[in-house]
Amino acid sequence: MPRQGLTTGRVTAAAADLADDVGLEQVTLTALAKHFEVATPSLYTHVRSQADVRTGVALLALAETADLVAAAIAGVSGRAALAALGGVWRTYAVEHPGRYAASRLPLDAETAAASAGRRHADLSRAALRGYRLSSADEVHAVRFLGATFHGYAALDAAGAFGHGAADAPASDESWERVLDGLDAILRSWEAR
Amino acid sequence: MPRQGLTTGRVTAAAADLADDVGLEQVTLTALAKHFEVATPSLYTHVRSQADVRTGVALLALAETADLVAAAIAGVSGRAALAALGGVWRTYAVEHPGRYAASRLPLDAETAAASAGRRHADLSRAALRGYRLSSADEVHAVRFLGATFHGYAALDAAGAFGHGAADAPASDESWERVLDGLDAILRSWEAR
DNA sequence: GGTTTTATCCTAATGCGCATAGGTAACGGC
DNA sequence: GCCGTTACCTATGCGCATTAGGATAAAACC
Repeated sequence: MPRQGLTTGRVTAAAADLADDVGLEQVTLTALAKHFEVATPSLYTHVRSQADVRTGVALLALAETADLVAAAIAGVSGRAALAALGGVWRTYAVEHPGRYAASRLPLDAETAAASAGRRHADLSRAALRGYRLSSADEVHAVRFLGATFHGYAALDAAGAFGHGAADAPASDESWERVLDGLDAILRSWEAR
Repeated sequence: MPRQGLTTGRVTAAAADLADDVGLEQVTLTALAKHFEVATPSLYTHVRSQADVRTGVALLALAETADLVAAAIAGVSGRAALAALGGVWRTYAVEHPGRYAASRLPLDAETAAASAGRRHADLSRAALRGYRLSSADEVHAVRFLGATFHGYAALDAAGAFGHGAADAPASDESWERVLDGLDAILRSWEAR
């Protein structure tokens, strides 16, 4: 029987697509093997373990989002830059829920060092450049934005904004208010 | 052989403790059964499934945190109320990581309706009472705070704040700045 | 206090998924 | 066309969730 031409990259990519389809938890080696019409143990030539696959998806997601952020924040500053940065995450979490979930997994120190995590930190700082913050404030601001954007995406994904009254304002409306608020804070920090 | 006197509540409580110890993912029915010195299938008299146990831990965590929030925000307002509300979540996420993780699980509509989720929404609004916001702004503010507090707890737990330079400011410092920022925003909304 | 009822806990068994070990044959270099 | 490499195979074992059906401890009743 002919070989399938599997590679680590193809397996990881398929795992990412599957995660977006059925959820990260449901990404099993068995399902991946079925997708490639291959016996389950055959995958072990290309990946070390199930956890290894998940880590691979996480690294893929971090790299993809870093590219998206880089493109989104190019040429904009201030509130527009915040909207661009936050919009990437909010959109990505909706369109690629499995990849997004993977990107939130804790990575061990060396994996994190080899990931696009550092690039994300740099990009976030770049997005804030227009506010002319002190370098200490920049760190606080990056954490603030990261917390708010990721928290928002998580709550939205968990449906926490839909549990309330039927006449509650739409999530989009709150999102704009959040961006307004963050922009106001950072502008006030600029003046210090 | 004597019976163990298991109940749904005792199983759920043990699951919560175990989750805090070894992580929510590692809470298996087998491990719980071992803890009670009982055969695994015996648990099915008290819980419907593994997912049911997790949901039970989530409901427990939501109820516990609602009590903590109620106690923390009693008699305070403004920035102090924000610190109280956020502090509950940040502390809880560190001291009870398994329960906290469970509290972030998506719940189906009827389970959510029976949970302390509604109480949390009411408590959050109560914490904001001092800002005298319009009712629409109150919803936006609750979402803003929820996103930021939970995002912060998640990033902190994932170690995202420790990956950077060794001389980076401590997380506590950023936390105070976040509270300052949120307080400033809400005070500005008050004036509208 | 003995009998009936209830339901807690048991053993047995199935199925799925991860993972390791060791064999076989397809491919790439020469 | 031969040879070495390795992608993929079958066989196997383990852990966990879950179902089915039986035994007995405990409670309920007279």
